[in-house]
Parts: sequence; C-alpha cells; structure tokens
Amino acid sequence: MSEVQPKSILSEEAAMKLRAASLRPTRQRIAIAERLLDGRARHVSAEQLRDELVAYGQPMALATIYNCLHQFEEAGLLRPVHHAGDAVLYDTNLGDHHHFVDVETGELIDIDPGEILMPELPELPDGFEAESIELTVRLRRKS
Amino acid sequence: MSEVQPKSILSEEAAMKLRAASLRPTRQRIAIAERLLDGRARHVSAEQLRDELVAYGQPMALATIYNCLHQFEEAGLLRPVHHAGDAVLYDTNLGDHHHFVDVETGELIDIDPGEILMPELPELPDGFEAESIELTVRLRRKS
DNA sequence: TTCTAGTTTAGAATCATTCTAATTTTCTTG
DNA sequence: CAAGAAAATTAGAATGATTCTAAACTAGAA
Repeated sequence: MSEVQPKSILSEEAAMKLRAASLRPTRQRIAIAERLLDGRARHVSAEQLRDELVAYGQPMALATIYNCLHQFEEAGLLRPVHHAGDAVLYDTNLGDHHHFVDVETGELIDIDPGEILMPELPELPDGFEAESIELTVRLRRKS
Repeated sequence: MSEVQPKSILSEEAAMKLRAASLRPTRQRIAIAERLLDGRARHVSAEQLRDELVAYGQPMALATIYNCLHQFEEAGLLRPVHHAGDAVLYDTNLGDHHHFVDVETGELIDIDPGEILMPELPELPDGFEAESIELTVRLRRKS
C-alpha cells in the first residue's frame, strides 16, 4: 500500500471543524467529533459517549472524554444541559430550543421550538450578562 | 417548674405542619421545619442547612437532612431546583416563579413573576404529565 | 409501661467529575 | 526527515454530593 487513506470523509471534515475551532485534530478529538458533530441532534453523557467510542473501536480515557467535551463546549460546538439526572448531557443541537425531561430516566426530549412561545428575557441583575436560557418541563409517566 | 414549655410558637406550628403532611413531628423534622417553613423565600442546599442547624444548636446527621428534604419535597412543602451548581437547592417559595443562576457561584436569584410572561405549556408527549416547569436564565458576571 | 413501626445515625459505598503526574503526540523549525 | 517544546492523553487517585446499610433510638398506640 502506498498511503494510509483517511478513514472516511467525515474524518477529514471533523479535523477541519477542529482546526476551525483552534483545537488540534488529535485522534481522540476526531473520533468524538465524528460522532457528535455530524449534524444530527443528540443528547449524550460522557459515559454514553465512552461506550459508543468503545463500540466503534476507539476506546479512550474517560478523562479525555471529559476534556474534549469541555473544549467542544467552550468552542461553541456543543451545549451542556444541566437539568437532567445526575450527569450533564451535551446537546449537539445549537439552535434555540428547549427540553422535556423524563424525571425517572433523566432522558431529554426536544421541545419543538414552534410549539412554545419563548418568553422575553426579564431585566437582568446589574453587572451580569445572560449566558443561556433553558426552559425545562419535567415529565412523569402517568400512572 | 411545673411544665416544659414549647420552645417557641413556631415549634408548635412546625409540628402542626408536619402532622398535616403525615410526617411524625420528630425533633429533627421540627428543627428543619422551623428554619424552612416559616414563610420566608429561600434556597438552601443540604450542606448549608446542616451548618445552619449546627449554628442553631440542633446538629444532626447529614443523612437525616437528606431524608427530611426528600420527605418535605414529596409532601409538597419544598421544591427542588436542579439547575444550580452541583448540589440540589431546595426552594421554600412554592409559588409560580423562575430563577437566574449565577454560573460561577451556583447562587439562585428569583425572577419576579411579573417580569416575565410565562410560556404556555407545549403539547406533552403521550403518557406523560408535567411535574414542573423551570425557566432558568444562566448569568455570568460581566468582565 | 411496653411494644412496634417509624426514625435517626455513623460510616461505608456510589457515581459523576476533576485532578495529578507521567507518558505520548503533534507540530514546528532546522 | 530529526529534534524538541508545547499540547494532549492517560491511569488511577481524589473529591464532593448523595445514597445506602445495619444498628440504635423514639414516638405514639395499646
């Protein structure tokens, strides 16, 4: 064989997105970007992501996954959702939208942005700026 | 002395509220009820509550505090807020209102209900009922 | 007063997340 | 391409909130 080919087009795309975000396209970051930055809307926890990476043949240290998720968050590539169960979930959907939370499982369900009229921002306390607005409807399965 | 007097009026009130909620008025539950069910709006974590109880001369096991907070929550006497830092905060204000969260400190600030028009409930997924709606505006101190 | 179910308790256990210090990679620059 | 510095990754320990456990205590009924 003359040359190692890139594993897939996505892999190159992922590397480009990383460079655009000033993140070195390491093997680990590329593997994560391939899963999470492919345009599909998802909610993942660090542990879920690890299992997925293992299944995909790209196991890596949990610490690395946490590092990457934080870096992706700071780069604006992912959005953390703090309202679910114990674990933080990362949302690949960066658009303006909100969530139902199944109180029992911690699972998130997107609320269609058309279905709810977003409230206007109330006046903020002095010296602060709004970082995000989250509207969460906690759901319980009917008995 | 002929009789042991109740420590305070609140103590008796607290016991009544507990009985009304089908919770035995134990020494520990009364101490907590006195602090949290006196009508003032507050946000407390389990650890903060423990410090307060120690300062008040009513130290008790952290496990008991967690137990009580959960029981009070189930009885509808307190409302948990999951959006803050790592720890769950319990809100003594049961009215319809929402929160600012200082992202750095985890501190909650009530949003005056008059200042924001509550969004209508979106259509819920089948088989679920809404347990609560939380609107949270995450704040960061301006640099 | 006695009994029993309901409570409290100290301390161990758990779970998500962060930290640490050592090893490995990436990306220059020569 | 070789070498080195800076950036990343890693295993495993540490942390912090919360839950669990099993034993000791207490409230309220009889």
